[in-house]
Amino acid sequence: MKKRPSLKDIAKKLNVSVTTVSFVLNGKGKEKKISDELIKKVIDYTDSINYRPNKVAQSLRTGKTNILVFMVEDISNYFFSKIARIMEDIAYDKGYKVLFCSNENEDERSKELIQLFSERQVDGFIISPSPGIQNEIESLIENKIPVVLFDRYFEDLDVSHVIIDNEDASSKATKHLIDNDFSRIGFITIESSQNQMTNREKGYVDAMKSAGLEPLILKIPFEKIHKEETKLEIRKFIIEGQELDSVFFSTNYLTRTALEVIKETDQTLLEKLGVVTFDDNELFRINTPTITAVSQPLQELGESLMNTMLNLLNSKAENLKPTKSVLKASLIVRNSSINKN
Amino acid sequence: MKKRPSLKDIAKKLNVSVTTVSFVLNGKGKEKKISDELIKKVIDYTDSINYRPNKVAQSLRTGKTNILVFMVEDISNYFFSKIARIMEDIAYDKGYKVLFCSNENEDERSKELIQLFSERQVDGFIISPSPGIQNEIESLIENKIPVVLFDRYFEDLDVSHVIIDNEDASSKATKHLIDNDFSRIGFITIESSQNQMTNREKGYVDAMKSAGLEPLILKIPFEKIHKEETKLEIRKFIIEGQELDSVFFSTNYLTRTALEVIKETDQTLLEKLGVVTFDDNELFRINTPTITAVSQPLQELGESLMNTMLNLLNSKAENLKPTKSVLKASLIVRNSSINKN
DNA sequence: TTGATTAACTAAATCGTTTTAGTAAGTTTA
DNA sequence: TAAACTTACTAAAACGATTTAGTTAATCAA
Repeated sequence: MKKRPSLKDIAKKLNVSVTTVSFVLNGKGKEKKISDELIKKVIDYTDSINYRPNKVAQSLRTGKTNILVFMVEDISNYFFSKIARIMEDIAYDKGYKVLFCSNENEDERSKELIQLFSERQVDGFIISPSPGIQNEIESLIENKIPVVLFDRYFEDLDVSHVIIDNEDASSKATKHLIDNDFSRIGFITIESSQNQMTNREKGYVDAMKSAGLEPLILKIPFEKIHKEETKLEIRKFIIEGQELDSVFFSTNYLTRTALEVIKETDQTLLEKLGVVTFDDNELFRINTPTITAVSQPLQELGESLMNTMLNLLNSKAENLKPTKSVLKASLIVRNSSINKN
Repeated sequence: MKKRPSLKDIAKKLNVSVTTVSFVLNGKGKEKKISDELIKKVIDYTDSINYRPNKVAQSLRTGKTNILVFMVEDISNYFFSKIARIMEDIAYDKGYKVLFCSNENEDERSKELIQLFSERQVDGFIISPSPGIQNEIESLIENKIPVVLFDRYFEDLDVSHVIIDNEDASSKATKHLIDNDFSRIGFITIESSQNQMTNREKGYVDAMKSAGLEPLILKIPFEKIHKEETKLEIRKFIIEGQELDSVFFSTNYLTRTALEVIKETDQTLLEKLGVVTFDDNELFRINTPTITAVSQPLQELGESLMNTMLNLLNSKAENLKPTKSVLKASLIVRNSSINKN
């Protein structure tokens, strides 16, 4: 195992100084008045041995790693992983690498991850924050580390963010059900004070009230999502309790659980019950019935996130104002929200 | 913006040498005969300012980054992203971070990524290799960088890998259809010489032949997967051409496309057609009909991958033999493979 | 009492870059 | 023809850690 050649090795081999080699390799040959023949000599040699600088050393010296962190609730979630892919491509073109990680929406884990990546001197953070990490975000900002929040944000923190208009999306989805002559429209959501969720609830409640309808809400505590009792609760809410004619789900994984419950309980119910869910999934257009979904603009979200981040990175001007983008989601109407009664 | 304190800053503050601080922080205080009071003094102070060592500097000095790379075809694919999450957790406990990236099954991109991460001195690679990167893998091994291949491997390369028994899984799936009195069983796969795919085909063909049935195969070129003409081809194959009574899909995304085609063409066909697919998906048990799938043991795969990697990392012994794990997949039987005729 | 040990520290090299501040020649300029 | 520039390079500091090889003072053995 021959160790990888360093600048020093190259300099020695060519009988020039390390400085010269470094200048040439960084394209500063002309500017630093290195003669054309020497430039050629260096480049020819480094090409021939396929020299690659050690990024760790570069990072230590320059303080830049060209690494960005994308921290979300769960990277195996379709919504997040799709956006991750989109951002990865854009970042890649600009010479940045994006690292993905999952915080499970837990503060403890978020803090550990921020700590861990700060130690590694990453250049910027794109974060779907868990509820209680305002201090950590603030501290990053204080240290002039670029941060862009995503999907949700802190209302009393002046930080760049990219989100969708959840209230509007939710309102449209609810109105769509109302327009289709549903009236006992339930809303199943997770218990959360994070604004992406509270805004979705608000959109629903307001739409119901302004149509003179009674809001019917079931809130599942986050930590019980995958518990068996959640299924029972959902069943009770939809089937036994309120005589719902339709349900609007605030998030994808609740939809999955609920559809399963409904299927297990009463195969035919699905044909009658109106269903709209937040967040689209590739399999929703294959399902029977195909499922109406609020679709977030993944491409635009990814692009907006990365552009915001790149702007922050390129503006050494400390005084750059935070950019706040609010995109619109669209409703993809499929069969599940058509009233068959 | 006060810069983060370095060992030097701490040493100066405490009027001791950098060496002493470093020893204490690395838990070598006792061993290096640092007095208990000094140890306490250092620890108290570093705790009070919440000192965190600069990992970049540590990495440069030690040559270790504690970073592993998990490179797959597409990280937004359920199969890969689930395994990523499982590995992330295990790695995390051992002090490693896992970086995820997608190579799109393209050699060019794989090479770039390997290059890029090698420059960054990552400690190890877990790779679902694209077809033509044997040389790059070999070169990593030569440089004593731990590599574990995953999902597929190179038969003439003696490298650790973790895979499932694709032939066996495929054979069982085919036999299951045969046992359910299907006989015109089609196999839709992608055109590929990679062994995860050829083995799936082999399992199917052998099972068909030994049942005295004629193999009926449709191969889609990888680059055409998302093209419209692929839908046409699938439609022709299933519906117009061979009078199939069932189909076995070698991969999840083909299933999605096909189910869509079938749905568009003839709603009722789905009720009659037998369907089995490779790779499970959470929504398959919600679909109507629920879909029978070959389920790879995600948890075990993730664990096995990470354990193999950790073994390689911990054995400085150059002579460690590559570990080759072959896990069994299971068939999850649901409604789509029950013969209703 | 003196040479060897041990305890308790530290100076300086090192990892592989980048970059500042040179220097030694050659070329202009007045 | 000496002062002032240019050209074409290079020495060495710096980034922030780890680690080897010391040093000094105290303790011990004989």
